[in-house]
Amino acid sequence: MTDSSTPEILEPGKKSNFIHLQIMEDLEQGKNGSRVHTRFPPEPNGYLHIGHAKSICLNFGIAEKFGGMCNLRFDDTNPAKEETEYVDSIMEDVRWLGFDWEDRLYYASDYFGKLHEFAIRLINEGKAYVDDQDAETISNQKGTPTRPGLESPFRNRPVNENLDLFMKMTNGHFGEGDCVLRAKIDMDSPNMHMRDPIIYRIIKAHHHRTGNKWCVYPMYDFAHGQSDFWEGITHSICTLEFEVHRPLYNWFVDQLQETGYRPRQIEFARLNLTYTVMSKRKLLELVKDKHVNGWDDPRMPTISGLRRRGYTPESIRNFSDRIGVTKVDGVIDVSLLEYSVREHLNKTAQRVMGVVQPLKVVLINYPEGGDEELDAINNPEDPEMGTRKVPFSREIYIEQDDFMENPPKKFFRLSPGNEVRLRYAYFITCKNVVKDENGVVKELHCSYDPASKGGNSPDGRKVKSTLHWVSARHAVKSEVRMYDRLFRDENPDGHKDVDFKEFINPESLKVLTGCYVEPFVRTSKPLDHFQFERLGYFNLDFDSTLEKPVFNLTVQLRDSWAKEQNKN
RNA sequence: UGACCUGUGGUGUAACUGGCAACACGUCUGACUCUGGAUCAGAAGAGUCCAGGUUCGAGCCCUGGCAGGUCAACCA
Repeated sequence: MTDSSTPEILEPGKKSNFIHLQIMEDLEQGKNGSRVHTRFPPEPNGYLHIGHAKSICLNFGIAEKFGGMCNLRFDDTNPAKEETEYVDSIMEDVRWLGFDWEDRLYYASDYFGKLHEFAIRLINEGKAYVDDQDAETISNQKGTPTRPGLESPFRNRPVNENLDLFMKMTNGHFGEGDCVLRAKIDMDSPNMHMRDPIIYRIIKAHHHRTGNKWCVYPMYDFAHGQSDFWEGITHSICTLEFEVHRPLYNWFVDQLQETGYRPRQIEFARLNLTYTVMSKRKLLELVKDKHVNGWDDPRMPTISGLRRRGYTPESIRNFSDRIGVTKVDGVIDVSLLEYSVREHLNKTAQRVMGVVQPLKVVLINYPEGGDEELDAINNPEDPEMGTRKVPFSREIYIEQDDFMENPPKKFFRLSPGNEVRLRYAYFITCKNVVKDENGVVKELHCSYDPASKGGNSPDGRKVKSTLHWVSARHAVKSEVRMYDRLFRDENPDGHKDVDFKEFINPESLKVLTGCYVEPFVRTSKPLDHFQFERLGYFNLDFDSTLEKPVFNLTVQLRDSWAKEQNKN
């Protein structure tokens, strides 16, 4: 690797991080034949979340950047927790994000045979032994981080006896918990993970791939480095909490092969986002206790949740680039994620008019029973998306928020006597406010200026505000699900002694059923993105029916008027 | 009171082998606008955890502190 090739490796526009720099160093030194091979290794025990997306983008991104490869490997060494359902969803999510592992799909369970042979080799070399003690005893003997451990009475068992016992473990002769296989390393090590770690335990459960073939299963530490080694991984990237495992990772690889090729473990900080939780355990809890409607609830930080919410793969990848990769444990502001979708959807989303909280407006001087079609721009950011026709008639709906009977100073929208524009349509003036017996505004009677058709008056008259609207007779009645953050606290699991569920936002979902959207949406299919003008980005949910579309709020448009209001 | 890791505007990331702390989000102005969106122009906001030291010069190097995180599942 010469210096002159560096600029090609570092794509312009894409930030470099400390891992890229380390890889470049390895390349320059010719390590591992100057190859780059990474892997994304999820355990199939839950759905992927935005934190995994960071790891996916990192690992596949590195392969792309350095002309290497990235494997998908399921770390399925614990049959008690893993299921095929999760395997399928993980593959779907990685693909949806836009990454391709090609023919390199692996499972740690592919290596159960080799791992078992390796364990036997270690026993033969006097580097592993069967321990008959129970979990609690072993744990106590391990000592504490500040106190050295005690050697097991079984530590110096003869090789033959260990071999015999391990075979009996393997053959199902023992029950769960009767004994374990341990690596013989160093009970005095200041690193807890080096104090004769357990490498095989007995689990009599059905494995999603190997069925009942095995009743002993390797531990993470005994499987991960070896799997990396056998796949030819050069850079094994994982999160910070595995930092202290690294010496053990290296120890096993050293036992496999003394010299030559070595995978290298590099750790980075996992993603934390404000106003959400990220641990699988907590997400599972939210699902099981029905605080949300499943793993793909649009309020969940899961990939499937974000997808259903209306996030795009591009926006998640851009977000991932923007947040960078370091070893600093921090919390990213969700507003950065929201910015990323807005940025993408602003450029790509079909505009449409939809009224979420309708207020009826009757245009008193518009011909009764008449209607017409007006031209509307599909996306002002992208002229190639063209125009569409929007039906207009005497009775329309506008947004309740767009009318105030007694407006404050800077309220530019509709109020008695005030003239505003209906987008792509006409100027209208509010003439009369019709109320019900309780004094609640029921409908507005307005006049329209026929000369202002299309949205401009020939006399050059200006109005301060443009409202979205939808023709009552032509509108598609819809359900709109308005989402807010799932938690009221910025850091829900950052409080000692307070359960994160205490901070759940009771108003994180508001279902609005009497919404009206222009007929254009009839042609759409689930996951299609729209901008409801002046409101935000929405996408069609799977729950939609032909009679009743259902939209999810992805994210609102920035709203400086609302912000102004909140100040007061 | 052990090992390992981390400390740069409100948040996240930069700063080549030491050379005036940069960028993005957010915040705040203003311009423009048939989305109070987008866009454009601009502003405020850190002297880099602390204390010493080396140096003409330190966020980068050295010493000593302080703070936070991880590790004591037969989880990954």
